Amino acid sequence: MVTLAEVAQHAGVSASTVSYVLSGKRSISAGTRERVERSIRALGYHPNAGARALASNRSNIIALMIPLRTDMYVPVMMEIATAVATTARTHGYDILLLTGEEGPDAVRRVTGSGLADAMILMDVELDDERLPLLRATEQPSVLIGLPADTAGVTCVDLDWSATGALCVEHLAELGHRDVAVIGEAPAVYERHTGFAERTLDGLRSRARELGLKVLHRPWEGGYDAMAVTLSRIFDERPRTTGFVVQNESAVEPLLAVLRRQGRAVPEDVSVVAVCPEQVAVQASVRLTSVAVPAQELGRHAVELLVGKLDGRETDGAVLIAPELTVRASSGPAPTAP
Amino acid sequence: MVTLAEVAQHAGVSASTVSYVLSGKRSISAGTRERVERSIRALGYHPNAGARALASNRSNIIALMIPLRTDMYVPVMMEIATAVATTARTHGYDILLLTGEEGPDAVRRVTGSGLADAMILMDVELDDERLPLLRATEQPSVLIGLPADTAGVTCVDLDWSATGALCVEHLAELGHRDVAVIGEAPAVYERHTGFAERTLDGLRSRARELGLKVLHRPWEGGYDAMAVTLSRIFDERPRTTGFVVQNESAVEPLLAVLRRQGRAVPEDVSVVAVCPEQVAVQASVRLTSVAVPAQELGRHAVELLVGKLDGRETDGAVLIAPELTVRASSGPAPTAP
DNA sequence: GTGAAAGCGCTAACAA
DNA sequence: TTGTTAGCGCTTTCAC
Repeated sequence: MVTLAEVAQHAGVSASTVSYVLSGKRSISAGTRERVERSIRALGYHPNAGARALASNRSNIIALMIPLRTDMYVPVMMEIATAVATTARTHGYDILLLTGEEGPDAVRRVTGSGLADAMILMDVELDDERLPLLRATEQPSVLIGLPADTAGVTCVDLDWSATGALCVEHLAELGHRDVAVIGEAPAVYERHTGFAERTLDGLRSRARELGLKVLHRPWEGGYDAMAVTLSRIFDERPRTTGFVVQNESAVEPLLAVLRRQGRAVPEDVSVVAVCPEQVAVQASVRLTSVAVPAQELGRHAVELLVGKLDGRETDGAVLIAPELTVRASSGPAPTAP
Repeated sequence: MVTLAEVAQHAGVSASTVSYVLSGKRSISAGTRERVERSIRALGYHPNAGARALASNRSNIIALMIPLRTDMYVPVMMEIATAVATTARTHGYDILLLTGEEGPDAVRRVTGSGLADAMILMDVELDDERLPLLRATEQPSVLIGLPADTAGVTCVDLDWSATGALCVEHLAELGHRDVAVIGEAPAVYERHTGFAERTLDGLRSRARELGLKVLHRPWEGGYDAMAVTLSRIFDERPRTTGFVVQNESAVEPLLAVLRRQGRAVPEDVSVVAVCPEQVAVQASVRLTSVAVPAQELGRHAVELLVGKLDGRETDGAVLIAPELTVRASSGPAPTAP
């Protein structure tokens, strides 16, 4: 293993000079820098991470806590994770992967051991048990997701409330008056992850302003359940012509059942989805949708974190504005026969 | 920050004693151990990762390289990654997440800096450019996936060839004689990731033994493309009654088009899928399938790696035997009318 | 069974 | 612009 001392010797300079060439923390004459860099390449030198961490009190590692639960939104989580990893690399950081499993203990372990300089937490719950720890530690952190109380923490999230509003606005502009929302499984609402409620709230209040009627139904899974759900919706509100779906796995069942019932999309009913871009594009009808900006969330989280690590203060919540892409699943409301 | 020295002072012992209590590398009297452990808890001590890495030349970190490409098999990758992370934790290791992006450079960086003690590589190509580096370094590594040349490397993978064979055997037992394979996109075959070809090879040679006829068609995506593909298949082999699908995203299009054509599953045609369990269960028809044993692959990889780190020699390839689960999509071949 | 002390490879004062 | 040097917190020999 090549050490800094060996590089110094090879280049005929002192160890600190090599260190400063590497860090750029003081000016080095062109000649010296040149020689040192040559030696570094010649010997194939890589600074030892442990020694560096010990001496500088910085590991250049960011911990990323992702939920263990792999049953929901997996591709989105993955996209966020890779965006986090690549963005982190551009700032010289590596990513330590923590699964939710360890829970608050992982936070303690990482902050206590100096394994990572900072952390990013995904899958934040409204009343997340990791928050007190984060508030208590020096360690900078950024949440992807919005807890109920954002005091003393930095968050990034899609503006779910605006997302709900945007969906209903789109339907309103097309002349739809009766809207049904196919939501997540009841468990999601109970778990208080927040995003589902927020979407619904934003949607409902905008609908009220626009004079639309809204019916919300969670959905548990299964084609049969979807058939039942739809029947109930049309029984209760026969003039329903607009659907908002916030549940990736509900997309195909919904389209299939509508088709089976002889309701054409978008001629008879319009569907707006809140789902990953890929799902919207690959569905049997290309869906008008609001996508979760996974890349942007990941990138943003890292940049806020790097800002904090560099001493910039950035508490508070950053909400990303939703964007609705019109595709083939929404159109003008049918004129009453 | 609490240091080992502070713990030693608090407990009235020397630093080395505390260290040995922690590592268990020499016997400690019950009383001393007790006092030290009490002090550790009282002060909330966590060993400093950097110092430990520097002194012991071990970071207790395993690097995991996952593909950046998030367009395929994402949930499976994620499941492997979390299995790797949780298994690693049980052995005292953390996971450093590397995206494929950096390619071979990442390997150099990690091995050179001592950031990680070992690495796990996913998405291995037949002629992977990272292999020469792995063979050249001391650093233990395990591949998830099988390259063309497995000399000097350790691999874990599903036995894809046996998987293909298993699918066709199942159909043969049910009396099907003409089988069509809906495969991955052509790009997948061109990229030489191996698994697709291997599945096909296994399937074909078993089919030959059993006297079945096989038609293979890659599939690019889209419902229309599927309709075209199926028409061609039935034109060429009107008596096709068995389908093997190796492409998660082809599952619903296939089922939808079959339905539209009035072919009932499993009465008229049987479908066997090679796909994640979740897809098989949630499809509009519960699919008879062979699942990628993601958990097992991840767990296995870590255990092989830990074995190597502990000095056990374990080169070569470990192939996991496929398991076929019979569900609602396969049944006896229809008797000719 | 326990302690003293010498590094591990690097960073960052301090000095020139 | 460069060198000297004192640690960073831990592990591990060597000594008792």
